[in-house]
Amino acid sequence: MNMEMKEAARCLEKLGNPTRLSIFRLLVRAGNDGLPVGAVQDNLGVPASTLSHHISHLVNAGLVKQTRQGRVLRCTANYDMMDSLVAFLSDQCCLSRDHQIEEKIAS
Amino acid sequence: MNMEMKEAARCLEKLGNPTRLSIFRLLVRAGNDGLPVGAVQDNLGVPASTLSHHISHLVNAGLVKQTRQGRVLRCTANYDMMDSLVAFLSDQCCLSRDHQIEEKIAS
DNA sequence: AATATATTTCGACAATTGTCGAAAAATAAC
DNA sequence: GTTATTTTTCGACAATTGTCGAAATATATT
Repeated sequence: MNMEMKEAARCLEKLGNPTRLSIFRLLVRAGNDGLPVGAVQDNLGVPASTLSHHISHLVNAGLVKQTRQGRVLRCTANYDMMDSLVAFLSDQCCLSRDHQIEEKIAS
Repeated sequence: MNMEMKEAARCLEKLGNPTRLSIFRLLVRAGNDGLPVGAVQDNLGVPASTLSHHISHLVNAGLVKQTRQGRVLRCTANYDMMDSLVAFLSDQCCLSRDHQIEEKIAS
């Protein structure tokens, strides 16, 4: 499940838009059941077409999943993908633990 | 040091470009001394003007710092900023620890 | 001061992104 | 099968982004 640069960059790019970050954060907080598109719309006040557009970006990047339930489309955050992303950032783009320990000792 | 949405989105956006993510990752790995712009150029093979452009994005977002040393401009990753970003993602955009424990128990 | 090195700024351009209303599609309810 | 609800697709547009060579700037060396 090791995420590599390109995929990480794609996820970061998608989360790097304030509207999309809000959407994703909302879905994460909504828990495993997620939320219908309409509920997201009510929460964030983004016009339907704009919202749909942003959600499809998140879905394409694998950060959000959608399942239809009647006429409602339920969106859920893909926690695994997010965990991989955070792991990538921690492993590849932060001080290694060894370094951090050296820092702490030095200070 | 609590990072809020807008700042997080700005950092994510900047890291969400493959070239910039490579630059940042390289600087992180270079450690506290960082690298001169020219060394980054040699490592990544990005044309000077393009590289300069991307680095300035990273600097603007506070992810990279620059100090002049003679005719060399030394770039260093801002570890604190990156730590704040990862903390933001973990706190606001991942399953809470409580949730994770529930998940583990359930499985 | 003339020359070399390191990096940025400028300028131009194609490509991508974000925005949103109107229309369409998919499903449900009557 | 008509009507209502939910969400997407379409189309258009302005704004932003990424790219890179050429010229400019900043510093060092001679």
